[in-house]
Amino acid sequence: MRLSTKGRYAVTAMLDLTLQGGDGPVTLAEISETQGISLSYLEQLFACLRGKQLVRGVRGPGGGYYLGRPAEEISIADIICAVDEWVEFTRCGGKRDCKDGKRCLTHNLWDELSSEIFNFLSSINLAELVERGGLKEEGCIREDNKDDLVASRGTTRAA
Amino acid sequence: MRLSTKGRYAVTAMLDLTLQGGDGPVTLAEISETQGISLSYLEQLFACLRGKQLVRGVRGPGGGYYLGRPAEEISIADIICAVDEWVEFTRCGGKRDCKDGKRCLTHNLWDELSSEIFNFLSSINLAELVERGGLKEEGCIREDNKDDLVASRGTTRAA
DNA sequence: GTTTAAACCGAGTATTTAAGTTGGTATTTG
DNA sequence: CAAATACCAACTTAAATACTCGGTTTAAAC
Repeated sequence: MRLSTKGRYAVTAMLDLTLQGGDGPVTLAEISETQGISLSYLEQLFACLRGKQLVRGVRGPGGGYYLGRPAEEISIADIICAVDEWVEFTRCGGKRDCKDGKRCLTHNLWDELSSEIFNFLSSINLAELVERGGLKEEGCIREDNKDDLVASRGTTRAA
Repeated sequence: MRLSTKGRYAVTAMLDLTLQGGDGPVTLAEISETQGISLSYLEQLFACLRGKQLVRGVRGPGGGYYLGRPAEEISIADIICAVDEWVEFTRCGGKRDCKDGKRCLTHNLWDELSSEIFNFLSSINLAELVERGGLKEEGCIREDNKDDLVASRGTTRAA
């Protein structure tokens, strides 16, 4: 699993599309403006998303993009997989080269973890995220606790 | 949250360290050999890990690395945060620019998701991962390496 | 006390990826 | 037709990744 800024752009754009959707198609120009992502880069991302049927484009004036299917049926993993290549990490692919065992075991563990992350992200869909998250915002001011939360939580499970 | 190959290398190396640990320190040369990661790159990663107290180095011949604290108290998020910079995605940081609301709402949603991913990865520690993951593989594990593993995961009857 | 195995350190580099740019073509609306 | 939009491909820049090189400590072993 890979979660880069590219994936973030894609998720952000899809969230934007979800929020604005319903009133007809949303143009990339709008998303570009709203989210501060360059239009051409969005085009590239949406080419990937369209390839995986996550969005549907409508050409011509008044055109734009719709979600490819209901927001309930689009998971975060779907989005990230569409734009971020899923690179296989294990080099032993299968059981060749696995003569020494230890290497392969570690690979297995990584795969296990990777699957869990994937399953987790698969369990979150756009609709849920919007519903849950939407409760919280009021005028955009969020407490700055997210920084501390994230920055230096030395021991995580100790407490 | 960011989950790149760099983080994967770090997690893989830490898993290796967990698996081999107990018999004294593990050298980077061994990890390099076992996992196929260049020694100098490992040094860089371990400089980060050491900075966050996740590992403890012992110099001189017979030296190497120990886990900085028990495997139960090291989460995957700890490892990834140590090596991957946590870049703040929102550009509105605070309340400036957030006049139009929509942009900021999407940012909030992203933050929400990001926190969830972080919490999820915080909930998985090295010890658990080794215990759970060990059950699955068969054929990749070698007799002579199995001893401490078998001890820690109970039985090897899966095969 | 010399040698040696290791951690530690910092600068440099090649490759890849991300992100944006440019300059289009294809479709559809009006 | 003109305009707005998706669509497309090649190029460019900037940054991150992954690695290299050449060291310096430190401490154990001889």
